[in-house]
Amino acid sequence: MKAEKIQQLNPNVSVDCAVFGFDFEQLKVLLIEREGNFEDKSQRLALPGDLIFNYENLLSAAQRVLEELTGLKDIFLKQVGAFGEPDRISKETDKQWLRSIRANPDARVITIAYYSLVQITDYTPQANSFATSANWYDVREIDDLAFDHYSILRQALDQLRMELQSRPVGFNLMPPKFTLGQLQKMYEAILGKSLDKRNFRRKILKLDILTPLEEKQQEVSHKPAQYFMFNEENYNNLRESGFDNFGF
Amino acid sequence: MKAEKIQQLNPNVSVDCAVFGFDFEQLKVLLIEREGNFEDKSQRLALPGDLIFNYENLLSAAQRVLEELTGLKDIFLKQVGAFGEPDRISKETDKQWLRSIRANPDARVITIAYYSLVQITDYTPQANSFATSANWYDVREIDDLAFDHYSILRQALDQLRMELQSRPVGFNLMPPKFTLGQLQKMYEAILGKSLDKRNFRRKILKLDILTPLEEKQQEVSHKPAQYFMFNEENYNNLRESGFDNFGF
DNA sequence: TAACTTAGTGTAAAATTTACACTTCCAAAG
DNA sequence: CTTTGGAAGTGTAAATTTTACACTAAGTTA
Repeated sequence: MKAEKIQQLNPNVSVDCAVFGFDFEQLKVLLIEREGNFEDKSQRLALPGDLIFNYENLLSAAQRVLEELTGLKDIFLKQVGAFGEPDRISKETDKQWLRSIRANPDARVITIAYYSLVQITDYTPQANSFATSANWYDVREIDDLAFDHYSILRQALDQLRMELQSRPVGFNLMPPKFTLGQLQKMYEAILGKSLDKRNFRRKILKLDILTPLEEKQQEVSHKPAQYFMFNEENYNNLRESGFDNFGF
Repeated sequence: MKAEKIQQLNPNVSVDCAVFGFDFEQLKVLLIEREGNFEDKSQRLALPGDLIFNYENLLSAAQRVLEELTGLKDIFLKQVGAFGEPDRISKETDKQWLRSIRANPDARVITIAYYSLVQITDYTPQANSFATSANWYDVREIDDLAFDHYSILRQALDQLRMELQSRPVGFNLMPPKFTLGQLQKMYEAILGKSLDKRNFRRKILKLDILTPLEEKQQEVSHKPAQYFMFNEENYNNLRESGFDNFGF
């Protein structure tokens, strides 16, 4: 019976996380570095990820693995999808590295990718386990990664851009209070294009999902900007009424 | 080493397909029926799906399984995502059924779901393998399914609705030539709401992705409608220029 | 006090969306 | 052959949204 044969060789299942952060300038992604002989730096870098445990659900696994490797915990993660090409572990350096840490390094691995958005200042990555470093990298400067992680990263980014059009997910990247200029920069960083300041402000304010604070910026060498905070209640009302055009 | 223990109990990986079809009236989904003692009909019905082979990529597996169970081949499938709750096979009837066909019926199964759109008239489902029937069911009439397939179906439908806003995927559901009325009904069936005829026509025609044919409907007991065909070339040009508002 | 930097503001034109009702053409029924 | 039923097909005005565009204000630093 064919199921027998399948059973013998069940694939490993892993999770990988593309955690995006924003530093008011550029969109960043959290990557780990691994020990080993890699030709170029890009092959040393990977999305944090590892095998799941039995009886562990996928999302929990992603959260656990993310914490184990980078110290980031209690992060909201959203699934991007499954990546299961039989030859997705084809680079010789990746195979070598797996031999150094896995009991069954030649097993096929199907991975489920997740992405997340965090306020970069809220989290200081702490490398652990097989990660020798965990740091934020400018997304624009990444042109390859270990395994098929570059392709996963691109797809996560595509999904992030899509989501940003239909709900203001980007507020996860912002601190509790922020200026409209900072918010606009975040949209520009994610969408990869520049926006008109006046049009941006008109539209985001019209949505009525921002509460202006009395407070202003201090100690900036230019006109201080007003702070705003995200108004979750108004946002929920807006969504419940079916509105979904948050695009810029 | 923990990887050892994981290796012993690697999960099975399966694929499930939510194939949508349209009969000019309602949105349909292709379901299989299975042999067994099920309390109610809904538990007898399932999305076509089965375990993947080793070294088979996920998409090919989905296409193979879909053909094996329903006879539908060469179908374009798009991934919805992975469903991997440890208890996703919790219904007693599902467990019993698995015991009748699987070598390792108690193994955890993680499934990767795909969805597709087809012209219902192009395919006549032919049940095979463990499927005792394969038929089209009105999506609105489905309120539960075997395993977690109802939840998968809902998510596939959500994704279909999302996609329909940003590209005219729905043309896959239409025959080569169709009337604007039929097209509108398709949008209404997928989106689950009615649309204004004049506004629908204005917008879809303005996109310039439809080529009018000389031919008209025949033998209909009302004013015959003009036929149109999808203009793929114009559509590609439009997309290349960055346009993506195909929403209604 | 001059220079630099970002904040903050309004308007007009164009494009898109929305709401809305009647005539036309065909087949089927009588 | 006339009537009836049913979908096809068509235009306009109002409201809303999008787009393009440039100067003044308020701080810090040199």
